Amino acid sequence: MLPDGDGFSLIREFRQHSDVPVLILSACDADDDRLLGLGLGADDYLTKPFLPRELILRINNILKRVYGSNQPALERDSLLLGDILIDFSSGLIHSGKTEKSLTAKEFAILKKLSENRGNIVTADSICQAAWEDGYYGYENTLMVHIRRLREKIEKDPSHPQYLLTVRGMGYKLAKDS
Amino acid sequence: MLPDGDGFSLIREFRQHSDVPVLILSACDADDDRLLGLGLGADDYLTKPFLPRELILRINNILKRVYGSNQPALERDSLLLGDILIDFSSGLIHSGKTEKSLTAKEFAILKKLSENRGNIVTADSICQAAWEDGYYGYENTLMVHIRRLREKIEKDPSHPQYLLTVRGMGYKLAKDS
DNA sequence: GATAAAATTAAGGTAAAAGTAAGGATAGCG
DNA sequence: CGCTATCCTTACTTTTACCTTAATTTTATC
Repeated sequence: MLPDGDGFSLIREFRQHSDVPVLILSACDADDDRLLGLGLGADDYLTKPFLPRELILRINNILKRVYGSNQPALERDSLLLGDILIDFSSGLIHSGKTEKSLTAKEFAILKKLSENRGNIVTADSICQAAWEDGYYGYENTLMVHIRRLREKIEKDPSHPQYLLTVRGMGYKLAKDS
Repeated sequence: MLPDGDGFSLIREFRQHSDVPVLILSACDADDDRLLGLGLGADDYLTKPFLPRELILRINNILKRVYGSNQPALERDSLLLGDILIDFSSGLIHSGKTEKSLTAKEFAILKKLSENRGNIVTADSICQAAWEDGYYGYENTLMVHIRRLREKIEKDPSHPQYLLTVRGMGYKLAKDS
């Protein structure tokens, strides 16, 4: 029903040259048409009326299959502080050309702060996140880890601009400026 | 509506371990069910009644996509570390003129790391990939295999430059430099 | 200026991983 | 059916990187 020919011959010809995925969106849901379309190598066949969301999902599924790499986005799992980038999936801190790595505790603490960036996080709740078991009596240890973190992410660890202390409450990660 | 649970949680769990294609054949064609199924990573969703021929066609299309000929199989299925090349399709390690081979467990472990190159992979998830059955209690064994792998792919196995340990978390394959 | 909170430092302890060797399983072959 | 070689697992000791402790100094707030 296209103005200059029918869709089926279009696909047939197209398929001879290309493997690019094809999804047919048709007004006819006659069984024969559907079978023909799929038989010619279309990846999917949807008939009107259809749910917009279903169309999106079907497209996504086809693309995932064709171009692979259905890896959960790693980009999102990172933290940008000024010109240094912390990548949690690799556990690395990139600043310019140099790379430092995070230890397990540093990782857990920074992750927790990162998840609540801009907000105060009490020492208690940081400990809770970093020490599964009885998270008390680690306040002092936490301080030492904070210091180490600052040495890794701050220009001047003694005058931090990102990992800030909130006296009497805990710490917080400065919101991006 | 399965005797021992619902199909959706089955798929959800299945998708965490496997990329094998899934086609849902359901009695319900409620829109919500269809969307949920596709959203969880099913490749297609057919409702009864359906034409047997359509089922066949849809299966064929999926299979073509997944296992089809448009795979640049070799490129994707190999790993280059410095000047040594690991070819997963043959299970061989080429370095210069010498060739070593990977054992089954070494293969599985290295594959898993290779698929997540640059990212930390927990010991648990490596075990999960290498030992289908109850993947607990293999941490020690895993270490021994890691050692063997290092002897095969590292210049100085005791000071690895590719297969790195992330203390307290797992291992990772260094990104190419 | 007093006081409590946090920073700083260095040393030591400790659990995680490395390393090694020997025993068991398994598959291939005669 | 047994033999052999290869691979996997277990068990144990050693090493090391990270974490913790503890004691002193600095800083912020009242």
